[in-house]
Amino acid sequence: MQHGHASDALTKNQALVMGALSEAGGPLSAYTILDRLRDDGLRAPLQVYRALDKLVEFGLVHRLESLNAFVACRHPGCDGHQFTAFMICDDCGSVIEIADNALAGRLKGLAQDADFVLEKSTVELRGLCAGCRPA
Amino acid sequence: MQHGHASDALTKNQALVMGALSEAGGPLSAYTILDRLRDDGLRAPLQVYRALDKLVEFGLVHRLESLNAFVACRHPGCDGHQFTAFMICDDCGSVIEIADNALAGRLKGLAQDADFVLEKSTVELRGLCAGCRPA
DNA sequence: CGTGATTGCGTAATGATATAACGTGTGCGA
DNA sequence: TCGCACACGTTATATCATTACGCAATCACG
Repeated sequence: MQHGHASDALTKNQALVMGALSEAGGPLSAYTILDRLRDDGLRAPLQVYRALDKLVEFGLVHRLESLNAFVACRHPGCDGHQFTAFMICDDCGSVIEIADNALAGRLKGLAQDADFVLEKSTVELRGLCAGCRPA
Repeated sequence: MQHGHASDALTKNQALVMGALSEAGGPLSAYTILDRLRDDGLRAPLQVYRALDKLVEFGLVHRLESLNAFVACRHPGCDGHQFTAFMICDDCGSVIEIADNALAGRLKGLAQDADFVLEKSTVELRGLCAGCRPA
């Protein structure tokens, strides 16, 4: 565990939280993560929140604002992490992660038009996924 | 107070909450709204949340997911209420509401490509507004 | 070396956001 | 008049997130 520049070496708690999210394959709340890691020694919410903060910073995890939940990134290491969009199925809860240049470009354009320095975007689409849409 | 089809007649609590948001001119949390309406007879969070639910339904108020707050709509009555985007200044907290057809179109296109039935979108851009950006 | 800065960790307490569950009243239409 | 839909009021509780404190390991650098 060296200088910890990014994701090259996670701490124990970070690795535990990352593991829980990867295994879940979908969004989890911080408290659900905590419950799943009780046997691994985690006891307090703060341990989970601290790990999540770092994982988000490293680009390994996304926060879903409209769900108050966290999900493992499907494209770790790629650019545009901060302009990722999500489709969230209101029926089954599945989350599809989308990296779209046209969308990112439009967001940047809107910001520029408004003389707004864009740091990060939250784009979350709610509806029904292909598997859940009525015939 | 008749059939209450939409915004044509707000109930007392709805009007109080709407008034508080309009007067604020910016985002307020549900609990802040409650505090400001104590003298008007509101006592419990649920009274505020119920009013907010209806106001959002009527298209008079937006929920800002990344802030856990609510803001009066600047374009009440217009279409595309559910595809509105927001720029939120991390410095001064100001919120700019944006209705952009190109953006809405791209979101709808992405949904269509994924066979996703899009009901609502959350688009919130974080950064620094024109007044707060460094020279 | 050694000392100060940084970072992660553990714990307890608290704060902030949101909903569940229950009962009341009122207007309206069958 | 009865039943339904809806808004309301109250209490309690659930859920999400942070503050505050202290300890230990690591690392840069004199």
